[in-house]
Amino acid sequence: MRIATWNVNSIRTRHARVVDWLVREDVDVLAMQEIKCKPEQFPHEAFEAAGYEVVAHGLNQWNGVAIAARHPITEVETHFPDQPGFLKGHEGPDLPIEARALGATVGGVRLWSLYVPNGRTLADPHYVYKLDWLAALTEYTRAETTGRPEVPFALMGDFNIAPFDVDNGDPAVRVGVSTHVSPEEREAFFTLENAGVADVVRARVPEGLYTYWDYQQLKFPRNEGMRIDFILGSAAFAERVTDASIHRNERKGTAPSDHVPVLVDLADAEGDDEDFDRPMFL
DNA sequence: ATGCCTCCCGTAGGGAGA
Repeated sequence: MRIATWNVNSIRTRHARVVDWLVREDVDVLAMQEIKCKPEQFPHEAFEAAGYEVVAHGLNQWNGVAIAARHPITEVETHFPDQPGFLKGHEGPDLPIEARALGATVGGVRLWSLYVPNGRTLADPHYVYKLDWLAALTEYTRAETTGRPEVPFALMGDFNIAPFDVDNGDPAVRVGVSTHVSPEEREAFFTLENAGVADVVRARVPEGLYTYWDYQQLKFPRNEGMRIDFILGSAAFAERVTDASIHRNERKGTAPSDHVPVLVDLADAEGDDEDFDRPMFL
């Protein structure tokens, strides 16, 4: 099973390009972020014509997450437990929960499409929201990975954090000045990993290969990008990963997203190997 | 540098992205 994540930056603008990539790369499951539309606005037809079922969660023109799959999508959740809300200019415990998380089970794997809050600036309430959001995700991850460790579990998406210096190639993004690289954000990321998930891509792709390049200032031609999109898998997930790739070419050409897809290959579950479903003597 | 680029809503110009 081939599973990917991609911040598409508007699925209505990008659906042809996304579906082309899914078909070309023979992808079974795609977690999308920043679809920037409501479910009824999602271009379902383009995905269905290519054989994909889609579950989308979007409340307005901001954020929005979705999962497309060539297998049935079940046990859908539109937020994780205690996921914090946010409303600009407001504080308190009862703010609206944004469309930044979508959980689903596909092919026996528990997946989340996640769009971690940006943070905006180090002094912005959005930055506090980002850290709170990651803390709640950490507790949920701990509960899942310890509660049912046998179920392959993966957090996939745009984490808006460059965990290591090598993940930031943009000289305008600097520790002490910018979000995405602060010690607090990096600590939150590592604490999340310590709750029971590991980056299953890093050891399989070259360091310095980014997943995002700003549209401005020729950031892509200059290769001044950041690696901020990740697939974090539980032990049961990680042990089935056989390959991983970052599809840099999807930043090229006409009307690209500012992010590119990240893909992993998952071996079939033991006793569920597709090869063994075939007749042995033909 | 309140800049640059792109997308949203709505039809001008502001919010958001990172």
